[in-house]
Amino acid sequence: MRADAQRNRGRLIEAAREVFREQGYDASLDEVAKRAGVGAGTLYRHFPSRDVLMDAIMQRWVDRVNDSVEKVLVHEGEPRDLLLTWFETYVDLISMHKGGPAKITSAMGDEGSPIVTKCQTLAAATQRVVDRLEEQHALREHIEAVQMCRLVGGVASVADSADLEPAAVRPLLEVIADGVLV
Amino acid sequence: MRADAQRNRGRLIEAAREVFREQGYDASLDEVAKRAGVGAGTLYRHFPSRDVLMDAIMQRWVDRVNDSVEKVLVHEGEPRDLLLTWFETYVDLISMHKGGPAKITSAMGDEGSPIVTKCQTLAAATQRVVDRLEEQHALREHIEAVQMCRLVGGVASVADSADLEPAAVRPLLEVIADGVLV
DNA sequence: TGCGAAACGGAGAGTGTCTCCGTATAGTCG
DNA sequence: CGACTATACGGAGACACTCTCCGTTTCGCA
Repeated sequence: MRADAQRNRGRLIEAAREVFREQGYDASLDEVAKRAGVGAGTLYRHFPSRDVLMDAIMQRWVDRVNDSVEKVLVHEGEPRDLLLTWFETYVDLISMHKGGPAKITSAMGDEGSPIVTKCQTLAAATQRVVDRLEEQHALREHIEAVQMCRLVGGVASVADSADLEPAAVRPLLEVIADGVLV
Repeated sequence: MRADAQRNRGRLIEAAREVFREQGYDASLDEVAKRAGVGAGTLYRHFPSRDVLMDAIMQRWVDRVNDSVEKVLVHEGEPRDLLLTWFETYVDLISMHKGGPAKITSAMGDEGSPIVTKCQTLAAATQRVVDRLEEQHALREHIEAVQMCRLVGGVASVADSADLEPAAVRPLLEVIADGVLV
């Protein structure tokens, strides 16, 4: 890639991070281009769709996910605490932008989605928590990581679009935890 | 209301039903006006926002909700069956249009929402199921109807946006049921 | 039948998406 | 170093959608 292209790509990602943080997932892409100091054409050449841009933004986020699950797993304690801690972390992770929870959760399990690799990261992290719980024989039968992602993702979507307080989210996560634990 | 206004209002609601069914909640309102054979101004005079139009469409749906809960409640049987039947019915009811589950669930508990009365209908129906379960001492403590609506609504949102099969939804509902039942 | 209030409709302003193509420039080669 | 070409840029503009404004039409009462 030519040096100027590389530079503009970087600027666009930075600008998009800013704009999406401020205005949510639906922010205007022209605004992103303007903020980056490039033309709209340049934006669309680098990122043919909003999702592809989203995917690029989230590269850094992948590391956050992996760090987070690592931290959660070192914690010794009751399975229920472990699970709830992971659920709360999970909700935080996918709620970075308004509209994020729905976006990420709906892409879960969709091979064709541009953010499929991100979802896989999240699913893999959840799988590690599931593995730990299974070692402890704490999980009911037939519970899969992807199902837990969908359940918690559903709660996060609702919390996101209804502007729910964390205090209102916690009991919902507890219900899910009680539903998957023996 | 003048006769022509009444007539146009009816036409708009019919057209909106059609268009929303075909194209989901995000369909163009100009298309609705065109389909109804009226100008855009007429549409916006009757229904200042998409949500108000949605609300009008859903008048008929309220009856469906009440009929449905009635049917579910006459069924004798295990609490878990009753609850799961209601959950599946609930998902069906709010999944009439693409985007419906998210719309309805996010409006749940928001006083200012134009579809607040619809949400209340749904919450009241769920409350009746909760009451029945409490009579049977089948519910855990501190479980409220609105929480169940959010949980099931979350699942429905995910199922809607990820195009999940009913067979994939069922186990998610089972987790929630197991999480709220003693 | 005549009139005023009520309702209509569609042009157009505002906003966002995405494309096209003339222009500019990075990087290479003689 | 200067010329050349593939690569990239940028922004005007086509298209789509939302919503408003206001001149025109129609209803329904007296």
